[in-house]
Amino acid sequence: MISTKKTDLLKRTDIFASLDSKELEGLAHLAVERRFAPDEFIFWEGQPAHWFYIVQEGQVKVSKYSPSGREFIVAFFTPGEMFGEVAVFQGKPYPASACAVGETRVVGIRRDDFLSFLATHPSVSLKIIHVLGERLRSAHTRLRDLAAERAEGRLANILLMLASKLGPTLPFTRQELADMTGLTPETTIRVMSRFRDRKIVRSGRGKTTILDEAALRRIGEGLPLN
Amino acid sequence: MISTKKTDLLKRTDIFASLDSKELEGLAHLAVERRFAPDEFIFWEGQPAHWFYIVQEGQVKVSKYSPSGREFIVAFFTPGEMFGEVAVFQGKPYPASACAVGETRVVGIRRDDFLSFLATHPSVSLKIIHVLGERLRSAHTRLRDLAAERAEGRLANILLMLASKLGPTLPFTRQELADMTGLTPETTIRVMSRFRDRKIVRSGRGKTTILDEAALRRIGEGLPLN
DNA sequence: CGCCTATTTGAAAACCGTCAAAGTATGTGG
DNA sequence: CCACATACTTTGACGGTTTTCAAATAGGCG
Repeated sequence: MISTKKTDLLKRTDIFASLDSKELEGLAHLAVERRFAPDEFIFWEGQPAHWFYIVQEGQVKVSKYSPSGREFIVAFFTPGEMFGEVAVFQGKPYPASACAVGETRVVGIRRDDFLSFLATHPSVSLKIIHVLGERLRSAHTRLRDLAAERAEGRLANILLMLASKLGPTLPFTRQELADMTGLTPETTIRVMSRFRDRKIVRSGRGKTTILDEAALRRIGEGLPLN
Repeated sequence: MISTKKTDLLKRTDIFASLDSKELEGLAHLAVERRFAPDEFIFWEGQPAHWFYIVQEGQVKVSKYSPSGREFIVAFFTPGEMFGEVAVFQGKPYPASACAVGETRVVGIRRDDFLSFLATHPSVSLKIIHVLGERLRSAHTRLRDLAAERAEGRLANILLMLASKLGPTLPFTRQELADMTGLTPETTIRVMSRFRDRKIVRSGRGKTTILDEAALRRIGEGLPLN
């Protein structure tokens, strides 16, 4: 075993989990570990995409910035998830920036290595299609949300989406919630305060706990805050 | 040749274009032609997804509806493009509804047939990854747009996106533009009127012609309507 | 010509963003 | 252990944008 830790990580990903240990070994040889300090960027939107990554430890935030400099958070990724893969497949620049949240380790795989690996492992392609499909579905749901719901509904839906992935206690600041919903921090705070007064959430500094998921679901469906 | 028309269509799609004529023949056997009248639905959000489709003639509008009944248009598809594929891969219900715009013909392929075809044609998987990646990229760009831009910017960006696909003359009503941007028809009309006064677009009933693409691009970047 | 639908316009109200200022947790260095 | 600096959070007032509601106009098709 040359790199137990790397094969262990690969084994925990959706797309590589079904490979046998020999194949995993081969991949692990191609994978390079990298560490990032909090708030350090892994890549920037517009850079040429030679690598794609898998989160090993910590969290990665993928965002797009508007010309005015405002941030919009596209997704958070946790250990075992890949990111930067869309650009790699297309040979185009990264469509968004990736930034480490807290101390973070990732493994990177070179575009060329990965494409040749794919050519000989068709089953992995199917897994990737599955993952991309899931992300597309989520993106479309969020699109409908941003287009149709107002502040309360948007926040409710983002909280639900995050909770379904991370559990009922969410490690985000108001600012980050604002950047995910396209609201300002002030509006986010006001809505969250209403939620708190209604005992729908409990909140502290950089942390939110969901108490009444059913209520959030009603609000997310466009029903009034009753 | 059993079905020249169907193989011709398949030949024009991104994902099947590189197959040889024997493979195309095989696929064409699996493909079923269907016709739809204007405003007839091909499938509804939530239905089990046994088929995916390719547009042969006409246009298909894919939308999601908010609980209040408001429509949000996720995408328009033109001949040669596929839709409904995400649900098929995942064995989950369709995540959106598809509706014929004008007299429309499509070909449908059964989920099971397609999955077994894929298993024996890995190169098609790669094409699909490519298409899904492109759609994901577009969805994320639109997300940032809805979150960060106001009415003028949103409309400008949607017009640009449509023009890059359909050319400078766009066959959409104000209502449809509103459903793509998440604005109300009234706001859409007011903004479009400003655009018309500035000679940025020319517009008629159910039709819009872009005159000054550069201006739209400036507005879409968040710059004022100068 | 008449109907249906798309477009247009107006006025009022709701919502959210902006700006400004103050309060409060967390961590750091002395 | 305390003082202080640094975020994050909170609150208020104001203004602008967009929605809402209502009504009128105009284009296309039978």
